[in-house]
Amino acid sequence: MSLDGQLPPKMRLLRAAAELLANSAGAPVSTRQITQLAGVSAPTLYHHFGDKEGLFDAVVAAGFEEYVAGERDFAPSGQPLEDIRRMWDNHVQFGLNQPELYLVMFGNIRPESRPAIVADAESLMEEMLNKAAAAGQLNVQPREAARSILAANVGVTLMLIAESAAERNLELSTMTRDAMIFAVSADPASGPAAGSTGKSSVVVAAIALNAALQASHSDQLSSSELKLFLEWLHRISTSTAG
Amino acid sequence: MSLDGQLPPKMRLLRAAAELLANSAGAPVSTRQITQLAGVSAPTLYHHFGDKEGLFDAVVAAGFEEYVAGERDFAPSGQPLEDIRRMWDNHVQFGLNQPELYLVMFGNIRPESRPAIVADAESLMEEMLNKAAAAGQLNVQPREAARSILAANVGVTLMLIAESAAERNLELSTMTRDAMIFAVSADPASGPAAGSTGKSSVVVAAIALNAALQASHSDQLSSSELKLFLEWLHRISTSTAG
DNA sequence: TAGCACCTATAGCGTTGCTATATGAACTGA
DNA sequence: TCAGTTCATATAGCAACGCTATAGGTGCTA
Repeated sequence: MSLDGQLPPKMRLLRAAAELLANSAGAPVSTRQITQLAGVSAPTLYHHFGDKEGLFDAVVAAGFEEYVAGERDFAPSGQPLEDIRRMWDNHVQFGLNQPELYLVMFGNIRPESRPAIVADAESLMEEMLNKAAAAGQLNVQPREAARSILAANVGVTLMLIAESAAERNLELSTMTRDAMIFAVSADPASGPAAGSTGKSSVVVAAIALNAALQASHSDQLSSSELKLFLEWLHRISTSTAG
Repeated sequence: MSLDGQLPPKMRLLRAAAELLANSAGAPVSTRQITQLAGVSAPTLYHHFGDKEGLFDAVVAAGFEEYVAGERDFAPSGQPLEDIRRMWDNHVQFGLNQPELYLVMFGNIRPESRPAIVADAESLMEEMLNKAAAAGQLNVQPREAARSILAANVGVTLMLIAESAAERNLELSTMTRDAMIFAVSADPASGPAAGSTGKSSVVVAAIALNAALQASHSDQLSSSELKLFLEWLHRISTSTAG
């Protein structure tokens, strides 16, 4: 009944909690279950993790590291928007593989408690979107794009988790994914003439330059000049009119 | 400490549970708290609702009726897609007004337990999208569109709930909303994208911005600001570094 | 009045998260 | 070598939890 006796109790507690959580099907997992499976007694848990929530936070943190590793693992394809697609799919797959863990991570967010993980996931995606922006492929600020895409990504994953595995239809994911990516991407189709609906080419170019400047460390301007320059650039790239 | 003594105990239990849930800030709400606030004793709860989850389900059902009422309340504008926008905004507002209830309804969904509510919300939106489809404004099947939009809607709402009310930026909602609606609509406006140059550097971006600025008449900067801005831009775009 | 549902209360069961206290092991410095 | 200190674990138990066995009170119909 107990996990491999040779690991340190802290590890055994982590693994026991993760295992029980993964198989709990939503039912609450008691500290007694965890400590029994780990082969330790109650106070050991509290010595290492403070309280039950501390242990669960640690489990979530471990799960998040796995998630991040998955998001970073593939090599950049050179096409940032294609990489965003892979990030999206990887996110969905992570949620479907570990639904309980995912629900704790993204489904139970409260204002005061846990947005750190979401913020990390956000900046992970923002990082990738910066490359797209630098390539002039972005229509909006990378941060806004990241938040929007991630929100939709979470929503889709939650909805897929809610469905029984039998009737799951991944087309919901790909369709929503492409819709979001298309929405934030600059469509350089018909040149600068198409000023009707989308952002103007000024805004697109400004966003691209902004991202490019952030990435490289150009020394053409002094730091004070650069500061003011970026401020103006921001003003241009956040304008809605063209 | 007890709620108005003249309502039947079942009602008082419902209200007490709803009130405690709304103010719990995520902390668990005990049956003892509920029964005490309702002014009844423990078995009464179980007589009327079976168990704690039954009571919470009833609270959620009441909340959902309120949600549905809000979704139906406004008169159809005659423009189905505009109505979808209002449904979206109403959904977000409901979530921000009653975050705890919303999290129970949409944030804690487990495969086997609770997709009924989501299914209802789905068909509510699908109903509206059917009108859009009938008017030839839809790009995809109404059901797929409804699922996709609702997923994004939930994701956005959860993300907004997770943020402290102070730093909430509703632009995330409108941006994602319009992206999703545009994606499913048969709008023949701005055409699809083609490939871009692929090159990305500060210089290329600066040149593009320069050209774009010359062509357009952006008023985001004053004339003196613009002059200096263009000078710096020139310095950057004529630099040899990439 | 009797009988019968319905609704509620008293009291208490087993389990939960957590802790006051104590014990053992490992290391430190003289 | 050994007292002193720190770390890690165990025994035992508390208050609060969800829930229920049982019984008493109410309002009906006859």
